[in-house]
Amino acid sequence: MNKAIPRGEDVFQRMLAKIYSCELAPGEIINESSLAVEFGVSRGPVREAVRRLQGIQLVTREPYLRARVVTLTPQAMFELFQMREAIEGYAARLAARNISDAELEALVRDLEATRRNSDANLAFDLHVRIAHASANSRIIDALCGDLYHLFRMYRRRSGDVGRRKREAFSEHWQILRAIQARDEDLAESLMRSHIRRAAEHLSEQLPAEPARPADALSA
Amino acid sequence: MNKAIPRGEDVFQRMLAKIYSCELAPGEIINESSLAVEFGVSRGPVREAVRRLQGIQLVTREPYLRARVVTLTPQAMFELFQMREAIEGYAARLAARNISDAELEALVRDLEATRRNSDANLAFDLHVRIAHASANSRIIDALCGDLYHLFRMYRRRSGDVGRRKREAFSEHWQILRAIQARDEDLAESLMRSHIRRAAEHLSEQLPAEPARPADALSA
DNA sequence: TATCGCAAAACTGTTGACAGATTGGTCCCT
DNA sequence: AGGGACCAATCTGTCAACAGTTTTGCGATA
Repeated sequence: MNKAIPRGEDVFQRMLAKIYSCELAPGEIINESSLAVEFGVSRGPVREAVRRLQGIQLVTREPYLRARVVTLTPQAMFELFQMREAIEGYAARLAARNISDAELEALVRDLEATRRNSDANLAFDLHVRIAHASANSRIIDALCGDLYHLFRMYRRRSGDVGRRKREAFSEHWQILRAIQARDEDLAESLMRSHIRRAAEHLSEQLPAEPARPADALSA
Repeated sequence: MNKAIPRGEDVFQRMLAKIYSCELAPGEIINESSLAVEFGVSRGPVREAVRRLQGIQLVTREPYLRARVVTLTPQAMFELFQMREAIEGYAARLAARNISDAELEALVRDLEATRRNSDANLAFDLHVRIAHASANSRIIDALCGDLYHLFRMYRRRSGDVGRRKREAFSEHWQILRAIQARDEDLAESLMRSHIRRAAEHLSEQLPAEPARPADALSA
């Protein structure tokens, strides 16, 4: 049977965790050798993990030069949210078109449950659920893979508490109603507004950029 | 100075060419060893190239199992064009918002030139140009990187000649006029229609699916 | 003859050593 | 003292061999 858990995969996951926990801080240089000894493996799997991280835009790298964890510039954040606006907006449109009644019912029920035990994870789950409801595997991969990882990094920076959370809940609810009404235009429009507002909120939350001298802006 | 041309990079480019030319056909199994001897390098660079190909969705792979060139199912094509509709539509919107007058003028001039020496490459170049005009590096990377590679594979399948080419030219022109008028909604709407029509045309062109038994549909 | 199990083959994953490139420091010259 | 060239340290890129896993084919048995 498959008793196989390739080390490269394991190293990849552990490096992801290190990046999320800021143990590998943004802008920090990645040293293959030191990571290899830290993980107790050879440089090969580390190398492979770094390539995959590069693939999902979490590290930047140029030949024969050091690899760095991606830096969270305000510009990069802005562009990320524009990308989400484009894709998630369309995902909401497709969800309104394709979602099954049963799935929709489950979605409404779960969102209702969120209000009671206000759990931030459940709140975000709606975005993942809508992505899946789009029934487009390429969109699902983009939103739940690459963009999801990056989004988690940005999200960590903001407190995301209090007033904004209530607003977000209300906006989520409106989006769901539009999907229920099978109103594609409205669903897309509301999702775009929702993401745009989240971006505005985030950029207000971190106005003072973590004082980092202009490095690695070449991307 | 940089006299460096990493072999992994070279192998990556050569494998891309092989895939475009169908020398590595869709669904074909990728053997690291045989490719290594063919390219006259070790398995390391080949391995790296395959990982990068996997990253841009041109090959599928599972641990300890063979890697295959991605298969072009009608479903995958449909989803790819939906993705393009979402992103390129938004890129057109951003282009209408951000493009400079000088850049716009150059775009009009180049499109005009396309009509005379009807060159298909120039025709497609408009999509790339609009992507760049969006001034969002994430969108540019997505459209000119991952999606662009896949799109080239699908495009190869269709003759893309005659009537459709004239239609496409007319649609390109309309999009440009909308951008000129700084009408974001219209530009996005026209771009979406344009891509949808291209998808319809393509699915008409290859109605008889290249008879391939259901393999590697797990993705 | 069909089926099950085992063993060899083929392939992917991993390792440690070696080669090429870049960075940083030092030393000499002006 | 300032600047430029050389040299060592360090890191990435590459290679050939080894280990683990999956597949395949052969042979024994019912």
